[in-house]
Amino acid sequence: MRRDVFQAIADPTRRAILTLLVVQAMTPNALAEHFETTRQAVSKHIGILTECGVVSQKQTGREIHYHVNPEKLKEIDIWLERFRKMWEDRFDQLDNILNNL
Amino acid sequence: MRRDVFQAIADPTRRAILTLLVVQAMTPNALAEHFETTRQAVSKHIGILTECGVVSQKQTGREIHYHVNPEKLKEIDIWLERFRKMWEDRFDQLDNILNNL
DNA sequence: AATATTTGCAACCGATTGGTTGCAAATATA
DNA sequence: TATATTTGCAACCAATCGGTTGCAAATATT
Repeated sequence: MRRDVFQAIADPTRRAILTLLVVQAMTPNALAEHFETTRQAVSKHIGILTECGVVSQKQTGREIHYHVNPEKLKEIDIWLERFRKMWEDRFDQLDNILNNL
Repeated sequence: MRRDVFQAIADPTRRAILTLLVVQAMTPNALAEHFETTRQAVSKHIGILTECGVVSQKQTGREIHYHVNPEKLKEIDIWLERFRKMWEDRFDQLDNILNNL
């Protein structure tokens, strides 16, 4: 199955889950309370995020706390690198224009 | 239709297209030569990239040259911001460990 | 004027997606 | 021990995705 970080963050619900998990680790039930969908739907999203290593789990009793793996998201940052050069160049150009005025 | 930058870069072929276009603007035909798929499939991808503003076009005669809009990709960079803090913290931690050895 | 090239658009197709409901397993609580 | 809570898994469903083929329109070329 084609499962990578880019596909993982393509879905807005999954991005929202990551935004919640970056603040603190949460259980699927706690996460589901923040969304309109069912717990199972949220669990599916967590499954996809886990599958490509963006989140990890830590079980304590019957509860499972999920937390973000920021290193995986760094992969996106690395891919963006070549484009970052471009928008920084454009900013420099704007800077030059402003200096000349 | 749910079309945003995150969904645009989810597909590996579209990422490859952007990687080609960042070097130089290209026509759909020229792009299609770099892939196994048909020109029409590539054109569909270009359509999606155009729809969410990641690429723009410049028509000269019957040829259309597509180029990257780096500002749109910056949106992803901005979203990554909150996580970047995390992996930088972890790097600092590793740095501390190495210094103590 | 006739022909070739470049492109976009529409129709169709199988696979995947994001969602649902139902249920079983494991752990906590009464 | 009986019951409640938390979770994962499987089956199913409509919508979307990435791909195809066919065709028409616009521009170059002969």
